[in-house]
Amino acid sequence: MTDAAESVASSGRRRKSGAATIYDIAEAAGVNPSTVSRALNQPGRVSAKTEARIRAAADELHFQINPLARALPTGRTNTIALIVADITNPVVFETIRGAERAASIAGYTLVISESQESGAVEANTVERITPAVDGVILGTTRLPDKEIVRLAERKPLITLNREVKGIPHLASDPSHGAQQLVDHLDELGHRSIAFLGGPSRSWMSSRRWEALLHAARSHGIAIFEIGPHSPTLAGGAAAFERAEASGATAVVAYNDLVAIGLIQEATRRGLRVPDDLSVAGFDDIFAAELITPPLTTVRSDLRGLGSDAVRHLLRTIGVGEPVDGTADVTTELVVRGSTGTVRQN
Amino acid sequence: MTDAAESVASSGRRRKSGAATIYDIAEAAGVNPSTVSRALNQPGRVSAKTEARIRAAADELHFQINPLARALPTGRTNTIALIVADITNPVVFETIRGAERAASIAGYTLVISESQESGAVEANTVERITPAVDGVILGTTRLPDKEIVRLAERKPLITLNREVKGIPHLASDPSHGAQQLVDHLDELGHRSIAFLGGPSRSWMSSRRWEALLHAARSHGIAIFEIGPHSPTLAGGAAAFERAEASGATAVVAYNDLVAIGLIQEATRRGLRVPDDLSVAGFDDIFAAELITPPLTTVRSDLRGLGSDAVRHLLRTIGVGEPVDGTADVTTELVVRGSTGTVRQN
DNA sequence: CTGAAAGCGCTTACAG
DNA sequence: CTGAAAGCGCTTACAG
Repeated sequence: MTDAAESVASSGRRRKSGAATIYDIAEAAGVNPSTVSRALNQPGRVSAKTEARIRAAADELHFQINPLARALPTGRTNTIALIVADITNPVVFETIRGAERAASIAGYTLVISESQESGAVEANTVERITPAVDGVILGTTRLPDKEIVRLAERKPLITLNREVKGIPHLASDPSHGAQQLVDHLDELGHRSIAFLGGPSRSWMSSRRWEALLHAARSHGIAIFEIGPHSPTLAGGAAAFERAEASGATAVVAYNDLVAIGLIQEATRRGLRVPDDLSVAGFDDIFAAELITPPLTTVRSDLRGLGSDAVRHLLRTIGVGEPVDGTADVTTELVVRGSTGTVRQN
Repeated sequence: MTDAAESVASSGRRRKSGAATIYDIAEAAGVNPSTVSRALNQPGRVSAKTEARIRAAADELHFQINPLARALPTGRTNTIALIVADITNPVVFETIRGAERAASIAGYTLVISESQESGAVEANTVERITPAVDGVILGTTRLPDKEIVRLAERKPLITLNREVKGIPHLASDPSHGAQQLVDHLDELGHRSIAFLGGPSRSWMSSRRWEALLHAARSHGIAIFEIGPHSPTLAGGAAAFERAEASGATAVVAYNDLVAIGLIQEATRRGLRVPDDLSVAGFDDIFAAELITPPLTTVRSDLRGLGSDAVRHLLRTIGVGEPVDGTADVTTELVVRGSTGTVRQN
C-alpha cells in the first residue's frame, strides 16, 4: 500500500502527480534523459547493455510515459476521434466497436463523441476535439459540406455513409444483400415489391433503393418506392395504409425500425405477417430477432466499417501500409420469419 | 479556400500544424505572450482595452488553444474517461449519454473505452488512458478490488454499480421501482412471485432481490429466488421449467433480456403471457416495448447515473460545488402488457 | 553509442 | 496592469 509512497521517497524529483519521469529513470540508470527516451522508443538505437539497465529502472519506478508531454514535440497524440449523432442508434455501436478494436490494436485511443442536437453543437464538439487528435471519423454527421472540407484541411478526416467531394469516405454497399433479398423473395413467389423509403434526402436510402431496383429488374419483378418516411417505428406505422393499398405482396423498409413499425401496425389491423404480407428491413438491429415474427433483414458489416475507417485514417497518418483508396463494406441477407410464400387467393 | 493558407502566409511563425499560437497573437496585438494567456483565460486580469485587442487578434487568426500544451504545465487535461465492458449493452448507453452531456456542459471531453475481453485487457486500457485524463469512471468493470484501489491512488475515480471499500461509487437503487412492481402485482391478485436471479455473484442481482423481498413482505406475498442465470435470452429460456414448476403466477427476472428469453420459451411451450403467467423485468431496454407482449419492467435513471458520476468526479477535481457524498439514482415501474390479472382456475 | 541543448505551446509565480 | 523567465515532460537534430 505504501508502494507508491516509497518510490516517491526514493527519488527526489517529483511534482504534483506522483508519476515517475524519464529524468527519474536517467538518474537511476546513470544516463542522460535523452538516452532514456531513445532506449524506450527506438529499440536498437542504444547499446543493448544500457537499454537493459534503463528498462530495468523504468520497470522499477513503474514508469508510464506521459502521452501529453510526448504529444507536444511530436504533434502526435495517438488518439483519433469518432463523432456520431446518436450513440443509442443500433447501427452506430457496431461501428464504434470495430473502430475501438482497430484503434486499440494499433495502440491508439478512440475518443467517441455524441453530437445529438443541432449541427451547431456538432461543429462545436468537433472544433474542441480536433486539436487533440491525430484524425477524425465523421460517423453520422449533420455538418454542411463546406464545413467538412474546412475540417479536412486541418486534420486527416474520413466520413462514413456520406459523400463529400474530395473527402475520403467509406460506406456499406447494399447491393449484395439487396440481391440476396430479392432472390429470396422471388423464390417465395413474390412478383411485386414496395420499398418504404427513408428520410427525403437520405443518401443511404437512395443507395438501398438503387440496389433493390437493380436486383428486382434482374428477376423481372415489379418494384416501386413509397415515401419518404421518418426512420422510426412511427414512420413504419404511418406507411401501412399506402403499402397495403399498393397491392405489393412484399414490402422492404428503409431500415429495421420502419419495418417493425409496419409489422406492428399491420398486426394491429388484423393482417398476419408473413402469411398476408412479407416484410423485410435493413440493418439487423438487436430487436430484429426479438419481435414476432422475427425480422428478415439485410445486415451490414458495420464492425468492418468502423475498423476500416480507423485503418484508413492511420494509414494516411503514416501508420501501417500506404493508402490504397477506400473500399465499401459488404452486406448480407439474414432470413428470419417475417418473409414467406405468397398467399394463394 | 486559400483562407488557411493566407493566414499562414501573413504571420511568419508557424510550424508543422498550421494552427496559430499565442505567440502569433502576441505579435499581432503587440503584447507579451503571457499577457495573451491571461487575457484569454482570466477575464478581468488584464485591462479591458488590451483584452479587446487580444481577443480581436485571436479571432482574426482563428486561434484555438492547444489543449495538450495547456495540459502540460497545469496537469489538467479537461478530459475524463468512462470505461465500460460492452458498448452494445443497452443498459450502458444511456449512462454514456448522461455522462457525455454532463461532461460537455462543463467543457470536458469524455473518452469512452470498451474493454470487452478479459480484465487484463481492461487493465491495459485503463493503464494507457489514465495518464491522459483528469479522472475515470469505471462503468462496468471486471478489475479486482485491489487494482481499483491502486488506480484510485493516482487519479480521481468513481465506480458504477460496484462497491469497493473506500472508493466513491454510484448505483441505481431498485427499491422504489421494486415496490411499485410488487404493488402492481398485488393489485392484479398475485400471491406468489418467483425471482429469476442473475449471475451468481452479481451485486446488482442481490440488490434487486433484496428490494423485491422487502416489498413482497410488505404485502404478505410469497417470494423466492431461482437461479443463478446468465443475464441473456438463453438464461431466461433455461429458467422456464423451474419457473413453471414453482407454481408462481408471476415471475420477475433479473433483467429484461432474461425476461424476454423466458417469455419466448413460455410461448414456445404453449403458455400465454400474461394470461397464464405474468412476467416482468428490469432495465427497460429498447426491445422491451417491441416484443409481444410488450414487457412490464423497472426502469433506472441511467442517464442520471452517468451525469451524476461526471459531476461527482468534476467536483472532486475542484470543478463545481464541493463534494457532498454520492446519492444513488432512482428507479420507476413501466407497466406494459406482460403482466395481468391472475387466472382463475 | 550517448550527451547537451533547444524546442513543442502553454501557464504562472516573480518583479516592477 | 504587464513583461521576462522558468518550467511542464518529452523528442530530436547536432556534436563528439
